[in-house]
Amino acid sequence: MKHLVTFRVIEAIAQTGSIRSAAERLSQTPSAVQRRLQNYEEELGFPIFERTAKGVRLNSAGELVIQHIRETLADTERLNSRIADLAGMRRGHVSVGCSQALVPYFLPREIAAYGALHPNVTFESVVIEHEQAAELLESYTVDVVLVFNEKSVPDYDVRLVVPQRLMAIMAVDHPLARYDVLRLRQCYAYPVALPVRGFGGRALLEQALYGKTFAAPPSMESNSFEFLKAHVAMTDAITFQIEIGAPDGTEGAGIVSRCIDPRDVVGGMLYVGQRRARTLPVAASRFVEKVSRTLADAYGPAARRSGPG
Amino acid sequence: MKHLVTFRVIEAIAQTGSIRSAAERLSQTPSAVQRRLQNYEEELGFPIFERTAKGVRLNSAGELVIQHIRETLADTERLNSRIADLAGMRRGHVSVGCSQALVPYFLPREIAAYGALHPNVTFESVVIEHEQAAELLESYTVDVVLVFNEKSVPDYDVRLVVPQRLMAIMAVDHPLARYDVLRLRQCYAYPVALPVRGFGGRALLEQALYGKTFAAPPSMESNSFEFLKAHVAMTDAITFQIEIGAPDGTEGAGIVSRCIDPRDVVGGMLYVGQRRARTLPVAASRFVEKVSRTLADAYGPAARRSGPG
DNA sequence: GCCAAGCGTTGCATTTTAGGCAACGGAGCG
DNA sequence: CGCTCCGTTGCCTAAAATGCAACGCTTGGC
Repeated sequence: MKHLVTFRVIEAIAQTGSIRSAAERLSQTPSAVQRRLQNYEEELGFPIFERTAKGVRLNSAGELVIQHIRETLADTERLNSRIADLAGMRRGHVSVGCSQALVPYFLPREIAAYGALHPNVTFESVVIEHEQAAELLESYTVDVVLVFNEKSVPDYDVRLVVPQRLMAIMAVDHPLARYDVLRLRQCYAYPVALPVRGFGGRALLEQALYGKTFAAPPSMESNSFEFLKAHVAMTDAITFQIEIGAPDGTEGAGIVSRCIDPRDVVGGMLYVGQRRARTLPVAASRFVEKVSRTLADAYGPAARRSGPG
Repeated sequence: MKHLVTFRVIEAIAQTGSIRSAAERLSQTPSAVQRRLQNYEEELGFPIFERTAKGVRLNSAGELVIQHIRETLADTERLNSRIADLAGMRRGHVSVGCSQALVPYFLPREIAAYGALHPNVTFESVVIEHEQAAELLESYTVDVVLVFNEKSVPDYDVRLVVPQRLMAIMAVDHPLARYDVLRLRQCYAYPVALPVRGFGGRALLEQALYGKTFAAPPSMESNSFEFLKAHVAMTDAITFQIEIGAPDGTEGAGIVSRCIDPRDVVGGMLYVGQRRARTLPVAASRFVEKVSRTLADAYGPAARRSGPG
């Protein structure tokens, strides 16, 4: 969109923190970028960046401007999306921020299903921690978040909440694999391999183990769930994951998952959320609806909201 | 703002209904306007006007676009206003839609008081009927409405409601002028001069007179309250007005106003309102706050809401 | 204390874009 | 049938945007 180039330029400057690097990102010369900024500041009547030796930084007026720019860009995308929808083209782009647990099974499945119906919709997924969710929504970096959160109240518009139990994951020939439900104490008879702090299941587990006599330090820590799965497949160690991220037996990697007795762990919640007071582009909105339906069917809604189109 | 010229052009086309007249309003040639439109449609990928023999008309995509354009223009104004506010300049423009009764005394007084504090704020006032209020707010034609409404529930965001009694207006030497409170029956002993239907007081009165034996057709009707005032000053006729529009004795035009007994008329309500889900520019928002304070002090709030900034 | 590196900024030449002018083709109307 | 008003387009000129090269400045390392 031609009339938005200045906005795109200013956003690039704000993000990179310097005119030259913004120019590089935009494949332009510094002078072109600098002039766009200068012209805009002149029109506005105020400078929006303060110039430092190392680059530029938004001043308080600039904070207002960048917010307006992001709103405008998002609104424009929404307009395009609605018009495409009107013409039956079902186009658009959806940017999803999600917890790590959604990555291996759930999200790719959902996206694949949606993409099969609407091939012209493009996707982008970034793994985030739940503390970042509100911020990324606020800055329009992502349209939707799907995050696991063990306790706090989200600071964004929650469209769906579903409960999540904790699962133990182990090799298919593991002695505990013959039980359907496991007590935590049983698991801790074996070495445990845990995700690092920040991963969804970890916080649940620490909460549950607080004060338990059988609690022991993990024999293995990793920030890669792929690695943990491979590890437990080859040893008698046990790792944990919330149910949506646990292997469902369809992958044949020699591992199985078993539910932890609800008496041992209070489950956390999986949140589907979007920016407060934002009307999503059609593609994103439909995607959220589809995901919400899947989640509600699978886990039963703890709370639900029917938002505006 | 340079990057909004296309939007302004499109809005002009939409309003005038033809490219040539839009061009004339914008002091440009038809070809320039036509090219802007064409380029925008090309960028968008869809035509937004259907071409007819007499001009152009928005199609359904165009309806979405024009809505987006109006939102964007309003948002831009809000941004400018906030930045001016940040710089302590307190600039801006406020467009007020109000009922006729507000015109002679209340609104000019409020605007004058506000303008004395903030000389760089410009104003625009249009007299409207309450049925138009929601529509004018919706299309961003006015920022604020101050309307009298005898019954229905407003279809916009109400920031303040105050009750309004009905007043009788007569010459200062009228026989009834010696009473402080009048019964309707007393007034109808004299000829009555009424505003036309649509004016605030008229509907109240008709409601009150329904089924009354002393009801008589008005001896005079006019859509000019100025005329009615002059008329009653020179005859023994009586006219009516809600209290905010009634002369308060400061103007010395030989007329006085007396309250109608509340047993005879159910009072209507004066509404202060703005567009749903809109954050007003700073100047408009402050003006609304000031007006609301004045109204609440004068008539006591029937209901009140403290809106966001 | 100086010098190299990186920053924002500016004069100048070039390219790209927008605008005015005049003319064309088509639809409605008497 | 002809007149009028509409949107549209080719052509030319004016204006805006961009790239290039160079300037002045601050910072950080030697």
